[in-house]
Amino acid sequence: GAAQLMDEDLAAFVDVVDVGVVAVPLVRQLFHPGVLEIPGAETQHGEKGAFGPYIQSERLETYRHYALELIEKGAAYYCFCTEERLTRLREEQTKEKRPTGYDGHCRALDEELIKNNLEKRTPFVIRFKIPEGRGTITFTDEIRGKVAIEASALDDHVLLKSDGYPTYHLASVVDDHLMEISHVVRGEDWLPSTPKHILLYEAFGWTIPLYAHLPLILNEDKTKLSKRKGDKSIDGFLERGYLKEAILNFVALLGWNPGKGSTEEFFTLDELTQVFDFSQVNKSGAVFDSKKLDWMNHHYIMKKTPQELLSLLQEGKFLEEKGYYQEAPADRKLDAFLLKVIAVEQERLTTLFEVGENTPFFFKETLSYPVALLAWKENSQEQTKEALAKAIEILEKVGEGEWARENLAKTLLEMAGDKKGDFLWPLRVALTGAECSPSPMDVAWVLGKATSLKRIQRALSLFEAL
RNA sequence: GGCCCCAUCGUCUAACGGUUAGGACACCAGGUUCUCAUCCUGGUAACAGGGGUUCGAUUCCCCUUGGGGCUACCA
Repeated sequence: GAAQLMDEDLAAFVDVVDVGVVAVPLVRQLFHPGVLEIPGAETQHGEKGAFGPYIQSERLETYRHYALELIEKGAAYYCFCTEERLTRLREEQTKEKRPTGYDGHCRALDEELIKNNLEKRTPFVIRFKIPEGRGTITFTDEIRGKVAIEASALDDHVLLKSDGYPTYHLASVVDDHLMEISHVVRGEDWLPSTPKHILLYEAFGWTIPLYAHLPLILNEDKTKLSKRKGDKSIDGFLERGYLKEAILNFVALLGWNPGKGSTEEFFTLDELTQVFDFSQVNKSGAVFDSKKLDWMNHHYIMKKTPQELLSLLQEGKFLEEKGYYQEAPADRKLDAFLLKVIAVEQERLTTLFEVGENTPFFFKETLSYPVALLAWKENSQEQTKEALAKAIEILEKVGEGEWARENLAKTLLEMAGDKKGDFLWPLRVALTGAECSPSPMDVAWVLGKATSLKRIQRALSLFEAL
C-alpha cells in the first residue's frame, strides 16, 4: 500500500532492495527518507549495498547481457517490427474482436536478415518467446493461494526496449535474482504478469521467489489509486500537515488487521513489525477513507507535546508558508507565542496545517466584528457592558507573573459563577471577534495581559460609541 | 472483447460451520459546555442472488450478478 502512495521511482527502488517482510522497509521509508535500514541495501544517495549498482541506468549492461543470454538459449528473439505495424496489428485484432497481442512476426527470422538489420542499425527490441506447449502456469501466492493462467494466453512481450532500457519484466526478474530477493511483494495489479516473470525464471534456470500480491488501495469510485493520475500520495498528505505516524498507521490498516478478534487500531512502526503477518492480509481492495485518516491524524496530534508540534511545523515549512516567519527563521518570541497557540488549538486540530487557520484573531492587530455579537443571547447592552467591565476589573488584578493558563481559567470561571454565558460570551467575543473559538480564558492566556485588556476595553468603548 | 483477481454496515474490517453477525470511521440523538472542538453515552446501518455439501451455512463448492486489475518499446 505504501508503495502505491510513494513516488514511482522510489517505489521502484524499494521494490529492488526489498527483502523479507515487505511492509517494514516500505513504511520505514516514511520515517527515514532516503535511508532503508536493510543490510546490503544502499541509500538513495550512497552506495552502501553489496548488490549494487542500484540505479537502473547504471545496470543497462547487465540487462543487455541477460537478454542476449536468452536469445542464445532460444528463449528470446530480436524483433524489428515498427510501431506502425504494431499499431495496425492491434487495430485489426480489436476490430475482429480477437485478443490483442504480438503476433510473433519476428519469431523465426532468417539469421542473415537479423545480421543485416543489426549491421544496418535497424531499431530493434528483444522479445521473450513464450514457450509453446507450456500448458498452465501455476504458482502459490502468499496471500491469494493458488493462481493459474494458461501460457497460451500470454504474448511475446518486450524484454529490452529499443533505447537499451529493460522493461519492468526483465529488470525485476534480473534484479531480484541477482540481489537475492526472497519475497516479491507488490500490488495486485502485477498479478496478471507474474506468469511472465515465472517463465523468465524458468528460462534462466533460476529459483522462483515467493510472491505476495497485496490488495490495491482504491479511490472513492473504487478505481486503482495512482500517483500518475495525481491521486492521493504520501507527499501530498505530508504537505497538508498529516503526521507520518498517522499515515503509516492508517495505511497499515488498509488490507491488513491484527486478527484473532483484536480490535486494536493503533500501531507504531515497531509494533507493526512484530505483528504484521501475510495470513492477515485481505484479498480485496480497500477504499482510502480520508475521514478516517483525519481521525487518526487527530489522535496522533493529541499524543504530541506542543513543543513537538511546533518543531514539526518548523520542519514542514508551514510557518513560512503561512507568513508567520517573515524575517528571522526562528524568532524566539514568536516561537513562545506559537507554542501557546498550539497548546490551545491542539485538541481541535485535524492537521498541522490548520494551526492558526481558524484562529486569525491571534495574529491580527485589530479585530472587526458587529457590536451586537458581544451580547449573549437576549442580554441587554447594559448586562454586556457590565460583564466586560467586570472582566477588566478582574484581569487587571492578575499580575504578569500570574498570567498562567490554569490560573486564568480558575479566576475567570470563579468570577462567572453559574452565569457563565452572560460573562464568558462577551469576553470571548471581545477577545476574538468570532462566534467560534477556544475558551476566553485560553485566548487571554495566549494574547497576554496587555493585548487582552486592550481588546476588552475596545469592546467596551464600542458600546460608548453607539 | 480476452485473461486474472475479488465480494460482511456508506467506508475500513472481525468471524476461520452453530454468535442477538463484533469493533472503528462517518452519520444521527442525548450528556458535558459561553461558542466551536474535544470528551462521554446511546442509536441507525451489512452477510449480492441462486443452487448444492452438511444435522446446521456469512463461513466449503458451483453458477449468476456486480466490482476491480491486466491486456504498451509504463511501471
